[in-house]
Amino acid sequence: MRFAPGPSGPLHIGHTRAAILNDEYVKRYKGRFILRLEDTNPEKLEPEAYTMIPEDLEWLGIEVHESFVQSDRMELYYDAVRELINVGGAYVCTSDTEVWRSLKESGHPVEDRGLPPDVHMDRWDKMLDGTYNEGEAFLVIKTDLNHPNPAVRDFVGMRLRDEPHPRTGNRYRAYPLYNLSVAFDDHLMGCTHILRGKDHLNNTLKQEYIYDYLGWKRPHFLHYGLVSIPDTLLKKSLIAQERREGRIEGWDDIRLGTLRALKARGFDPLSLRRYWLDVGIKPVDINFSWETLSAINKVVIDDRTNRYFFVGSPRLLSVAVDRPLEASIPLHPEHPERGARKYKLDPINGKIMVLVAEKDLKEQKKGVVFRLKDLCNIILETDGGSEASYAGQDLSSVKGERGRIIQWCLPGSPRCTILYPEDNMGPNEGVAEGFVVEEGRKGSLVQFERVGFCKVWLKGEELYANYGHK
RNA sequence: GCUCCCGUAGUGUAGUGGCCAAUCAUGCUGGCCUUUCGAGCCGGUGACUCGGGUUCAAAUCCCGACGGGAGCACCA
Repeated sequence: MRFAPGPSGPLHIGHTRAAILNDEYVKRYKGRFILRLEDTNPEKLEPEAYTMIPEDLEWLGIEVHESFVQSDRMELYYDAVRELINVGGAYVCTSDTEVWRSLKESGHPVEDRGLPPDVHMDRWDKMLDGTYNEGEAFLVIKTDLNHPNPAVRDFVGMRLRDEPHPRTGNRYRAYPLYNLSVAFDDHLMGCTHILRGKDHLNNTLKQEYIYDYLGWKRPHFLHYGLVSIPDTLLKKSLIAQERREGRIEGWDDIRLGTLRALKARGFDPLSLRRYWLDVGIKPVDINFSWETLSAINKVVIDDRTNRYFFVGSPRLLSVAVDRPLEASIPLHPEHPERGARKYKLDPINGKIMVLVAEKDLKEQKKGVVFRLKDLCNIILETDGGSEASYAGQDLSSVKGERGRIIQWCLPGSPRCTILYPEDNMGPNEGVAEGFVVEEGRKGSLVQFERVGFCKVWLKGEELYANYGHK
């Protein structure tokens, strides 16, 4: 099996289906996973991608058994092209592209097509030695000009390009196009099964001509349905533009659909694997669902994720109280052994001060008992007001009311900014428990109760949280 | 325009002629429980695109219509 991305950026969520499904077959049938970087288009390459892609695969938990870079294999392609010309499977066209294209569209050959192989071999040599300039000649693979499917009629296999290649510079100028290099490599690398998206259905038809010309055994082709991914910056050109304009800092900006962004948001690669395994390899086109992925991820990460309070748009609330209050809140209720956040609040002038979310406070009515979670019950003096009084510890008295248990923080708690992949997904500015700073230092994943799972980090002394999901 | 692929609830998925008044997950929703409006448990919601045909019997096979997607590059 092979996974063959173009090194024009790091892997994004759209790549994960191919990568994971291929890996799953490899693991199930004890095959080999070949990574092949397809960089025969010097104009669209991102040098960083050559190292980012293997890193991304490793993060996904994929073992790469062998890896190749197409620009290392140019001589191999040249050899195969000669063979193709010899058996009459390819010709060098020196006409204008437009002419060639419109002729084949109507099912007619350009005159070059009927010339004998030695003429084309000679022209091929001229493509290599620089006699032809960029655009003056290109190699075409013969198929069937009367093929009812216009997408399958003669296709370009090699083109001239003088743009320097990030790896090979100006060493080569004849570059293979997708269908040619793929067919050669899939055979040369001994791929027995090609698992790829349905968008390659017509490419498969083209590539089969090459297999047949050279007498190669065709591999087994499998095509799964296309995935449409909503609401994520995937388009490379768009990303490039955003980066240029400084709105995106790196490849792990959480608004991106890159694996790095997913990692930065606290998604576990296991969740992606489960997701694609659930979807399977049907040829049906599907819509990618963040909801489902998040639901899967929640069960994967919840157990190991500590919980803290986050208070968005904090407002100071004073609680009249006649005794000191203590709170001991476990980091995870199902794992008391991990420890707890302990607080002791001594009243000053008969009151203690806490920060609560503006949104939570507004919803509270005068005289109705509600609770500061794990601390005490309170009653507001006025609707949504900032004065309250202590109302005991009896949990049962807050039952049945909606929104009756709210999170709180001590005054002076560190400010925390939550970053979202999209705007208006929740509270941005607020405060978090002081303990979160230490989590931020470690870059931990935490759950802010009633907000969501976030990966927290420090920028200098400032606390930031990358929002993952509910 | 031509060609190909696909069509089960909002989103995915199981289903390959009878066990399907259609599975599971997710979403939404009601309840129980619970110091998260979380998790868990219980319940509800909601689908075989339509029309013909074959058959004793069709979500499953055939034909047509309709709908969605992809390809027809000197991108991959």
